[in-house]
Amino acid sequence: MPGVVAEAAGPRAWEQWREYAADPTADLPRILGAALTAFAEHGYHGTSIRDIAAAAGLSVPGVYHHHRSKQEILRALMDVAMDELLGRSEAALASAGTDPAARFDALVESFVRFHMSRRPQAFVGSSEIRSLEPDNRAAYVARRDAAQRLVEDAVRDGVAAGVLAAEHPDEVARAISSLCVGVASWYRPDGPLTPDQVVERHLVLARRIAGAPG
Amino acid sequence: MPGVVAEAAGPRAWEQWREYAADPTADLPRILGAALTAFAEHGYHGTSIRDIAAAAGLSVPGVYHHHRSKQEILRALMDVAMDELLGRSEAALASAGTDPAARFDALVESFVRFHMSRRPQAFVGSSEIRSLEPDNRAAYVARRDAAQRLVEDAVRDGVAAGVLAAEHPDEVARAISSLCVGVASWYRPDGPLTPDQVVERHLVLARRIAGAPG
Amino acid sequence: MPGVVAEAAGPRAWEQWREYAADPTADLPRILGAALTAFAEHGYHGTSIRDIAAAAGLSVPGVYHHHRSKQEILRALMDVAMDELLGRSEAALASAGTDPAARFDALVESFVRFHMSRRPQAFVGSSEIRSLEPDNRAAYVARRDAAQRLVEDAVRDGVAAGVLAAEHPDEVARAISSLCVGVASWYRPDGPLTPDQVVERHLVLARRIAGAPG
Amino acid sequence: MPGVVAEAAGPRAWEQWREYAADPTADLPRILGAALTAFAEHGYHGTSIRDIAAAAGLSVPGVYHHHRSKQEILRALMDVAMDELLGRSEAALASAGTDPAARFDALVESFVRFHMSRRPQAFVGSSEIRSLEPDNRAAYVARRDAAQRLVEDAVRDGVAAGVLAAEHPDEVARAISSLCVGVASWYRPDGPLTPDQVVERHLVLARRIAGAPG
DNA sequence: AATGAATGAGCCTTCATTCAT
DNA sequence: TATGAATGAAGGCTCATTCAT
Repeated sequence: MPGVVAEAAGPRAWEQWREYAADPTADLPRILGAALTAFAEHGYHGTSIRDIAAAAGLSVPGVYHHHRSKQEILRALMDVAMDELLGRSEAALASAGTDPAARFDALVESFVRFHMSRRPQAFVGSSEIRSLEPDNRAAYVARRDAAQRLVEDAVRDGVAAGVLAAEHPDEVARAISSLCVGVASWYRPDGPLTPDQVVERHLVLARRIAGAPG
Repeated sequence: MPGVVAEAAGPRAWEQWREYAADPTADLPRILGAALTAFAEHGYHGTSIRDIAAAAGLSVPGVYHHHRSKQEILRALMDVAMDELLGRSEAALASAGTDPAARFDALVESFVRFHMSRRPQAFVGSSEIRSLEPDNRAAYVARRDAAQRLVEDAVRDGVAAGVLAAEHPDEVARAISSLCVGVASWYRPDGPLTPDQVVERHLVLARRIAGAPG
Repeated sequence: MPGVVAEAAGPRAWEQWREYAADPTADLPRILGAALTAFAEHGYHGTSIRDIAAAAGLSVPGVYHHHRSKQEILRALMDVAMDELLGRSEAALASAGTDPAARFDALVESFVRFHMSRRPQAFVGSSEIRSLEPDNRAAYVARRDAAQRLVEDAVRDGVAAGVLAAEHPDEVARAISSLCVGVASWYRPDGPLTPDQVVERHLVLARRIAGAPG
Repeated sequence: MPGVVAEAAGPRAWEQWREYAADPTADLPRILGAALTAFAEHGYHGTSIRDIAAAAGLSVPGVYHHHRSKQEILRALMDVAMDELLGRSEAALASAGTDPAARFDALVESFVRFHMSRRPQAFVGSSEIRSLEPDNRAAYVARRDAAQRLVEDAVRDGVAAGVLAAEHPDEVARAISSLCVGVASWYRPDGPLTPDQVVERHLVLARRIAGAPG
């Protein structure tokens, strides 16, 4: 009964870091799923608790039974998304072993797949930082910076190992992040490219940016 | 008498497409400037007409004297920003003449400079599309797509001329756009890099992405 | 076996009408005690069932297990308080025998002691009459008027017996009641006066108001 | 045109401290009058802004146009009432000159008349102190204590001059206040006694309490 | 007895917008 | 042009109460 393990308390293990459900809200509780869709479509301030309740099939107090405030819903949503990005990306690095080139590729692949499969999370995660209250914002930004550091480290390690040739590694890391974030804004599951194709092509681009040979 | 033309009503001529005022709201009417800052900080739905009126030093009906509705303010703001991106970028292309490599570089430079100097406009322009009413949204998206087409054409022309070597030009164009858009999210005027340095380095990255030789 | 009688259901016998526990909620069931404190501090409408449940250490349905509604809690509370004022005062009159002067003194003492020792009850009893639903209100007001009649009778009997000299007995009775009610608003157990001193001094004042000789 | 003077800005002069309009809300702005009646009948927490708006013949935002919050309405109401009690009582003392007996009588008369004519204000003023937020409460209590000090001073001055014979002046002062406050709870304009009769009889009672000769 | 979950109604407050002056 | 006054609608949130467990 593997489901039991996955449903147990504690941080989820992302051994299958490449696998995503088709629906970005599939793994979320009803309310968070409804909120995610609404926040992505209308923004935090453009979404009312009534909207969320209706989409979740609950009454307004029903929503408050599970979450103390609208702000708390946003925080939970952004936390879960960041948990997943970090968790999958660390699993990707772990699965890549110690080879810097393999680690660089795994991290880029993880970022690209996340931004393809979690488009609403990515959009909300970048556009609603401003809607987090100061404490929540600080905590979230710290984790976002930690994610960016993963990319920086991968670039730097590749340069140190001679498999990458970036003159300005942090800048290159930012460019790669921008590339991945951008995927969330134009990729469509029903578009002409399969996810694997998108991954492959972005690996090419990312390696070029980072100055990989060939 | 070009000055007269520039000051007259109608589209502005962007001969000085590289030059930007330090303040992104400097060229905007008071109300639009106030709205831009507020929309960037709190979002369209998180900003009230009272907020805008207070920031502009007007009464609420004073705002309505100039704009028919809050939606109209957003539309005007996004239009002005897109006018400027397109205007400056076309001026950049014009100033580059007919050489495909020079045109590619000029366009990238224009995009990078715009996203460095017009960060609030860039943020609002990408995060508040959803807040435009259907007609306004359609018109805006058409112009945004036109901007994207400038990049695609530059890449394609470069490839046709043999100065670029992109296998999937549209994908490369998207990647370059993502790179430029990303600049708006991390660049700080008081950071370690001068605008000219940022331009230079992004030209390097963009050429790599597009498969320029060397 | 008077103790048995006192603990049995039905009206309590107040032989010890002078004795009060230090805590005004000591003799009340948990829920009524919690409600009393909350109603006195925040008012009936300013108190939620959740407040009462939390203060009583129960869940919300736990409260409903004991009382059918919030209104019922208020009614029970005001009834218990009025039971006590009437019960103790009748016991005081009984203990004073037939002498009109002794009966007047005993009644005043009973009122003063009640308002010293049952301050929250006194406050709620006078300020939340308006929060009783019509039927409950009518029943309560009838009993409050009965209490007032005790005072009027004591004054009138004293006048008839020649030990008091009030020209307008009902007015005097009201003045004496006001005096006693007032005690609840300023008396503090940790203040400079002992309860016995307060009683003594108010007996002096009440006798003066009623025109007792000396 | 004496009306002009009375309507001028600044504290009102209460030369006619004995004269009261029949309607206790007559001198209040619409909203405060509506709020007074509602607070007296249902309490602060039992009254909604909608209730006040409806009673004042306004919409809900119409109420907010004049007052920043419900709390602010309560504060304004209690301030105006305390202004009046203090203003009239000081005018009464001033009109009584320097004779301690006359000053005592004037103050008692002022208190009695206020509590007869401003019954809702008196009720709200004593039962809704708890509903004031901490700062407002502190300020109000300070002024209520100042009013009480007027009575204490009058008693003490009378004792010092030998026209009163109270052993415990502060206690007597409290008793007199209780008497006056009590008036607000039973007096009815359509009752058997005229205001002048009520004043006369309470002067008799107050003098007795304070140990005046005769 | 106690609890978690739920809800219709209502609360205070703010919104975008209008209009007489 | 600018303002004070006003409003229908809606916002986030809490209420008293119920019910299955």
